[in-house]
Amino acid sequence: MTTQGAGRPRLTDRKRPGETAREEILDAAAELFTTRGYASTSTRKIADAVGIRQATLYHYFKTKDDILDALLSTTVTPTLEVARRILDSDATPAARLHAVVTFDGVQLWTGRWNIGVLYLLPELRTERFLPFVRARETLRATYRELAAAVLAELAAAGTQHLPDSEEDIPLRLVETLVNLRWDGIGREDEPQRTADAAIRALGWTGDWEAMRSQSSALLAQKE
Amino acid sequence: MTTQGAGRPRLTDRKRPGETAREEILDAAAELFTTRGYASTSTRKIADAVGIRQATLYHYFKTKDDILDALLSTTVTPTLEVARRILDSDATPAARLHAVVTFDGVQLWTGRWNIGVLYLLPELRTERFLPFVRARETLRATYRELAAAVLAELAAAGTQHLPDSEEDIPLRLVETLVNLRWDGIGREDEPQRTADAAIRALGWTGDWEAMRSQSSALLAQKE
DNA sequence: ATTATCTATAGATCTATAGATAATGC
DNA sequence: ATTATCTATAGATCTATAGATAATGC
Repeated sequence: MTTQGAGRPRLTDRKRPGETAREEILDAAAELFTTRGYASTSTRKIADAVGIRQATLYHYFKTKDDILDALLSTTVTPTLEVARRILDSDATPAARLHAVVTFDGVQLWTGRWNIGVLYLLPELRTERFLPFVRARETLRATYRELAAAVLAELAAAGTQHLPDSEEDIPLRLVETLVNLRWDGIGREDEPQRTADAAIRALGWTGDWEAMRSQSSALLAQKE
Repeated sequence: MTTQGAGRPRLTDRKRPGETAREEILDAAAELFTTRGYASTSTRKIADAVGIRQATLYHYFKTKDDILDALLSTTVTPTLEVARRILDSDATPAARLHAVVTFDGVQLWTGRWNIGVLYLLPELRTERFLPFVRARETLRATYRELAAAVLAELAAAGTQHLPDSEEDIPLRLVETLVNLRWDGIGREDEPQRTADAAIRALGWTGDWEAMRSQSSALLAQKE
């Protein structure tokens, strides 16, 4: 019996990471949604995994959809913030793109659960998730902007002339970290190598070492 | 009331494409699984979409999982066959890879439903779907083999030296056609452009026109 | 006789709400 | 008084099976 703070004590000891009950619930839900499926995971199974009664979930989330939404939002928001900061920096186009891909990739690759598999859920088509889908669209637009700058630089140098239809390649490559992780393959440095591949796929050539170190400098900035 | 062949007549007219009841069921299931979700789609909803009674489904499929499996298998098998045929041809490495990517991509891109979203389903983790997952692994290995040949050629020419960890890039790019389609973006020639991008991402440079025409020649072969 | 359909149903869920209870904190 | 938990439950599902029925085909 664990007693901490106000409220009736739980019947079971805590068994999930997380400072608060809300965090415990999100961790359990993330595990079950990604490994058993969203629709197949009942609120009872989430509660069991946390060690609370099914009805108690509803003290923290109004509906099951709200749990999913909270989970999804934690993944896009940090990347959007980092991308905004990097867009304000004065690094080269390639280094900026490389930095964003790396950051986003690390999130997807090292997060406790493979949250990215939830992006293709048909449930996201409902109005409930419109804000999240919009945020993803913003992320896509940001990636395109970063890629366009790289392509413009290459065109100016006369190196390569790719159509802007290729601006989506970097985001597409990042997204596949989800697939690799699902398949249980890939190495620790997959996000960094994916960032390299994203730049290379745009036809960029140049001083890789300099570009990579500029990229990590961008990510090292705390703020 | 439609009467065709033996058996008690249906209560409703046919409303699905497909020569046989089995095909009608698969089409309805594909639509519902991809737009509403696998677990959220009840056998009753599939039956309603076909215009038959829920129990009648079980005359054609032993379980709901069997419907999903039939759907998944129709997508991997054709690509595996084409890939095997192309591996036996004497085209250049780049043209071979380009052809397989294009074929696989066209399947994913122009299929009546976006079946590829089902590849990340947690349900596939169960033993029931092991044969399908194995077939996907074979496809991945084939892609890697094709990519390795391109990389070896580039290394021999001294053009580029990418590690074999990059052999997965082409399949990764194809897979993202599923994501593009989910987001409702992309153009008609997306598979072809994806094939170009796959080759380019490996660092290949050369006569693009010649390579592309060799690739389409490979796909034009009926057999 | 064979086939494709139908009706009916058992048994097992599942989400969300109402309201009671056992702590802490003021 | 406030909070976090609990118990209990309504009403709505859902899958798969058993067995009847209405056609065709031999």
